Amino acid sequence: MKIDRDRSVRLLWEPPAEATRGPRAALSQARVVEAAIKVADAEGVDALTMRRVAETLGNTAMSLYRHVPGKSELLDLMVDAVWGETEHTPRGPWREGLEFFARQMWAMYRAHPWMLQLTTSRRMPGPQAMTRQDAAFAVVSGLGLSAEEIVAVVTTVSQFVDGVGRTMADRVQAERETGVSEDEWWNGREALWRHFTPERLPMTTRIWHAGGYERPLDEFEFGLARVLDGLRVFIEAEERTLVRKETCQ
Amino acid sequence: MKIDRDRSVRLLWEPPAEATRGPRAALSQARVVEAAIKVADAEGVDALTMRRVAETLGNTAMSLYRHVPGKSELLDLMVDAVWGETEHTPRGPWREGLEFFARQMWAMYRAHPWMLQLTTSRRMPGPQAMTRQDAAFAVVSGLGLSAEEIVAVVTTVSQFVDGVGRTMADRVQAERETGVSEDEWWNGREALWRHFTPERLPMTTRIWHAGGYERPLDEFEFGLARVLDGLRVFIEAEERTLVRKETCQ
DNA sequence: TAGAACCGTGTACAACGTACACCTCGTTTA
DNA sequence: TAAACGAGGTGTACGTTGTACACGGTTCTA
Repeated sequence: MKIDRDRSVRLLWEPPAEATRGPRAALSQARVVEAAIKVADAEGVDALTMRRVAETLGNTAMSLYRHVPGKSELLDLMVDAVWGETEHTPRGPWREGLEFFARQMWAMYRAHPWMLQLTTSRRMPGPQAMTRQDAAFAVVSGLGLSAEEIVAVVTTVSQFVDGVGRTMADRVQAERETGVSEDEWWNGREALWRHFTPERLPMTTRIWHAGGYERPLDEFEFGLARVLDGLRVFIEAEERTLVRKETCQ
Repeated sequence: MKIDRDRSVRLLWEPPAEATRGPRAALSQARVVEAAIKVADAEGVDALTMRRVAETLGNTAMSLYRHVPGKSELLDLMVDAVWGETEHTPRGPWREGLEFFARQMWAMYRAHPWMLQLTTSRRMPGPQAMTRQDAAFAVVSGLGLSAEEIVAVVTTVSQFVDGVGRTMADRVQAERETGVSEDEWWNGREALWRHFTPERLPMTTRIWHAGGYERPLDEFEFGLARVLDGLRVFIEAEERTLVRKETCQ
């Protein structure tokens, strides 16, 4: 299938035209996307094959191609549909707003971990994803930041959530594939621990014995607090006020 | 191929036993891993097939299986081999040490962007990766942090570099696949920009017109400074000293 | 010198996305 | 009202992937 990116744009940003002729369609783009999301939620992104999606709809693989140009475009549609599920109007001062933005994103990733395996740099941005980002920009406008800085601040938060989310998503996927929980799995790695000697890994073994791996801090909560603290230092910096010549709104 | 994780451990942590019988081997585990890394560097992770690796060595696909149990294990070996390429002894006070740690990681990801597509949660950690992490722990020891906090601080930095790196890796891969640079590609998305109207995306269009997308801030530099600032707030916090009962080292 | 251990090859299979030709409907037009 | 048309869904088939399996050649050990 040749990739026509402008068709992807139409697919995402323009409502699909309704057919005026032919038999009444049992399927529809929306139903295909919905079914695909269900498959991904329940069985992971590896199980997301055209045959599997079609099967859950009671159809054959090729029937999907009447409603979706190809798998890549189906993924585009799935991603944007999920972005549309969450509220995206953070309120309040910048810190609370960004925190809300991050927590919503986090909740979404927890519900649909496969999203992180699909969001790559050139996936076509859809209206839902863009609206969400726009709302985040609004939260940090009015602080005297330049346009570039607004983008950088929001990107920093998004990228943080993506990072933590990816770790979480990998865990979820591994648990599903192996049927073994994270803790159980690592506990069963006796053959590995044997190599963790104080000579080879002095700090790691020390931390190990101090119980540093037993009750790890929540990665999301810890990291989010640090990132927001770091942004506060930047936003409230006095020197920055000098550079605020061409600010954005 | 059934997955035997304990065999993966031996593969990574114990030097391969030399054969005493049979014909002199043209291939070796090291040569296979080296060839695979070259393929991934030059052609990306998608081109990394057993057939392709074998081809660059002048052999058949199945010959690789004499030296590597399967593709998954080959990836394990590639990842750890690359971790071994860089110096991993950051020095100096904690901030400089963590910065060095982050910059080394960043340089490595720039040289081998495919690494980010292979590091998933249950990939078996190898000696090189662990040694590196151990050195990072050492950098933030002696600050009165608890064991959990040491782990959390290092994880925060690693995860930040992973996040920025992943964005960069996606870009590199997309540029290779399409043969079109990032800027060219987005500039050609006329059909997309048409939908970016002030009514739909007020902040985005405003930022756009203010030139916020023309000279974006360096994501790595901006983010790293913020993360380290955030960690400084945490490390130097006075209240934290009260909780420092069971510190590590 | 026989046999065991090891190296590399060729063939084959199951899954994947999807191109293609086809039949079956329902609507539109003459 | 009949013919033409366009759309929905199916079945078959192909190329690509990882890798199981059986085989033949090579070199050291008993």
